[in-house]
Amino acid sequence: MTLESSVKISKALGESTRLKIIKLLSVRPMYVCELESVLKISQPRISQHLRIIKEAGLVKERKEAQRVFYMLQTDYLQSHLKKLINFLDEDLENLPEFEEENSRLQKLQCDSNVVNCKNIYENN
Amino acid sequence: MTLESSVKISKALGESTRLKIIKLLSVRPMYVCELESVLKISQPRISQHLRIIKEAGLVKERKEAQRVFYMLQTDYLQSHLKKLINFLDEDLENLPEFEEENSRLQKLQCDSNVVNCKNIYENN
DNA sequence: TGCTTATATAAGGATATTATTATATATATA
DNA sequence: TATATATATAATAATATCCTTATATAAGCA
Repeated sequence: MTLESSVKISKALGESTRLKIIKLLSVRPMYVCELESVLKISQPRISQHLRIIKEAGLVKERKEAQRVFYMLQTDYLQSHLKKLINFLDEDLENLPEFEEENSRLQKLQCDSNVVNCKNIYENN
Repeated sequence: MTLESSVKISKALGESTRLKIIKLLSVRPMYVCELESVLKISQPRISQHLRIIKEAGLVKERKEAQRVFYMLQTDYLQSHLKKLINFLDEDLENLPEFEEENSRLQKLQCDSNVVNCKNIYENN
């Protein structure tokens, strides 16, 4: 799980229309026009949100004649959420994307008693 | 878990600087100046992101002299993520915020064979 | 073939978000 | 008390997001 992909997925979940689309697709896969009819919002708006959800990897599509069938990748989403829970417990050393932050944090710990933030900052 | 609060938390997670702050605070609570020193980004930028994270309920603060100590509400965040996993499995009927969507979806199911999306839309 | 349906995409404006710079506030300290 | 430190907030500019309207594409259907 990269930071970037995690941000993308959280962004996909962090908008109410998209969260509704995702929940509806968890009930069953749907055509765009079905989402349109259930949500009562415009078709381009749905297509645009679906694109963001798709780019986050949360749905797969299947073209059926002129319709497009959208399927939520439930397992992928749920496993991502579980990874996010573990991410919070993970040692910083085990997260390559935090290499620099970790070394600065280590150094900061060594400067034992944090008396003065100004000094912390200047020394690091 | 309301939709709104869920969106707020996902939004808080859906930005790379904030996700980094949250991860760092999972290691241990920190002062703003420590975050500044570890992340090497400007103080106002950190304070502004902390405000968003705080408004999502993910951190608590404690003022200590002129410094402010930020503590991640790890249990709250993790329990939210677990609720989000369950949310995907939840029956639509049990989600008050999907009352209208659910009734439209029910009606749509009854119109048995989905031959024509145009008709679906006009009938609902 | 012409019309309808289903969806995607582009263009536009409105609003929101992010980052920077500047300033305010509060506390500590010399 | 004057100065330094720690943080928050305001103002601004740059960018991104979201929604609407309009258009393009592609597949049915009369």
